[in-house]
This record gives sequence, structure tokens and C-alpha cells, in this order.
Amino acid sequence: MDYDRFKYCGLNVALNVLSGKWKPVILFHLFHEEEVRFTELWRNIPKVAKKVLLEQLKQMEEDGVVIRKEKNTFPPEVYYRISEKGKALGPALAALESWAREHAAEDVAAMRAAKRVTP
Amino acid sequence: MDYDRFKYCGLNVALNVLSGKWKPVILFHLFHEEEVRFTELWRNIPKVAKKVLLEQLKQMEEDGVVIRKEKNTFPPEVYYRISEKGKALGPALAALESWAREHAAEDVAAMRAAKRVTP
DNA sequence: CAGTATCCCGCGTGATACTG
DNA sequence: CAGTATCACGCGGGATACTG
Repeated sequence: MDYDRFKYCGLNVALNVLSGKWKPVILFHLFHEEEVRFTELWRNIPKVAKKVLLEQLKQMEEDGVVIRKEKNTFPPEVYYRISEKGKALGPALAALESWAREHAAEDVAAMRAAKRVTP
Repeated sequence: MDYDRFKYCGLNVALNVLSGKWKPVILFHLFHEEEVRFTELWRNIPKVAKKVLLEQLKQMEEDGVVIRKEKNTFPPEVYYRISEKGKALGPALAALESWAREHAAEDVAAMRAAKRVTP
């Protein structure tokens, strides 16, 4: 394994994109559903405040991992889907998950400070 | 790519282990140096408060990614090194970095809110 | 030298109500 | 329905001094 390619600044960029309490769940849904209306997404992530969900989606849009599509109707319809840049995160996310499965399975139930929601 | 293996709870576990302003840098050093004395590590990460560095190291130790070895001397000598569990993070970290290189290179210099240090 | 004790501050998150 | 406006709070992180 060549750890010479381990430049932590790029790592920080990536982690920054992922840092946000609900971003992993959002990615989970967008990876699986291809195009989700806002309310539907909101209903599927029950405990998040609407404001916060909007914030995180906006950040992800700015980061280019999520695409927002708005129909000019009334009432408004807004759909979110993952971008190519977002899809490209797939392998990295899968790697993180498999690490968790193989090396931190015990911790899934008892995450430090129980800060994150783990259904 | 099988996104059925995309279980975001494991993802959250992994991200939780990585969440901490200085953990990426710490990992960077431990990946490259095999055994570092505390002060040496501290000198190599200039802008961090000693307290905070100790906190993050302690968390990483609790998470099992870092091993603390203490010599019973005076003055005390404490060495930190990466564990097997920590080493196993390598591929995932490399994946995140390569994603950043390929899809977010522009952002490296202009990270949102400039919250993170990127030398 | 490694670690602890205080005190402090800002930001991410949350609850709630309002608007177009 | 999607989005904004307030207000509030806890916690991660920082500065500084002290201890064994």
C-alpha cells in the first residue's frame, strides 16, 4: 500500500464535504432513489429539522455532490438527485463502511456520545 | 458498483472516528512515522493546542486506531503509533483523497469557511 | 515532558413560526 | 410545498496556567 499518496489536505477536503450530521443519510437515500422530492426525503429522515435538512442539501449542492431541480409550479416541486461527482464518492464511502463492518462492528451500537443516528 | 452495501450506519461509525479537526493530520503523521513521541508530534502540528492534541489522541486510542505506549521514566516518554485497525483505514482514506484530487481539486484552496488547515 | 484544570467562544444543530 | 427568520443551546476547539 503506498501511503505516499496519503495527502491529508485532500482528505480534509473530502471529509469536509461529508461533515454534517445528516449528510451520510442524505447520500444513502440519493444513492438509492435517483430522484427524490424534498418532502419525501424529509419524511424518510424523520428526526431532522426542515431547516437543517435544507441547509445540508444546500451545502451539498454547493459542493457539487447534489443537484437541485425545481419545477416552476405552484405549489413548488423540488427534486434532489446525486451528481456524477457525488456518485464518484461511492467507492470511498463503501470503503469506509466495510472498514466499519470489519473493524468497528461493536461500536455501531455504542457510538461515542451517541451523537449520530444509526438506524 | 453495488450500492446495496451502502449502509450509512457503518459509514457514520467510520466518519465519527475521523471527525475531529486534527485527526487527519495525526493519521498522516502516524502513517508515515511508525512511532512518534508526543512532543515531536506536537512540534510537527504547530498550531494545535496541546490539550486538544491530547484529546484527539485519546479519542483515537479509545477508538482503537492509535496505540499509546508509555515508558515509566522521568521525565515521562510517551509514544504514539498507529494500530492495525488504524492501518486498515488506509485504503478508505486513499479513496477519499483520490476523490478529492479528481473531483474537488479546485476546492482544496477554498474550503468552505476555511475551517480546516490544509498545508 | 506529558497531562490536567479553567475559562471562553463560535458554529452547527434544533424548535418554532412565518411567507410566497 | 419549499424555503426563510428567529432564538437558543451544547459542544468542539482554543488560550493559558498549573502539576507530577
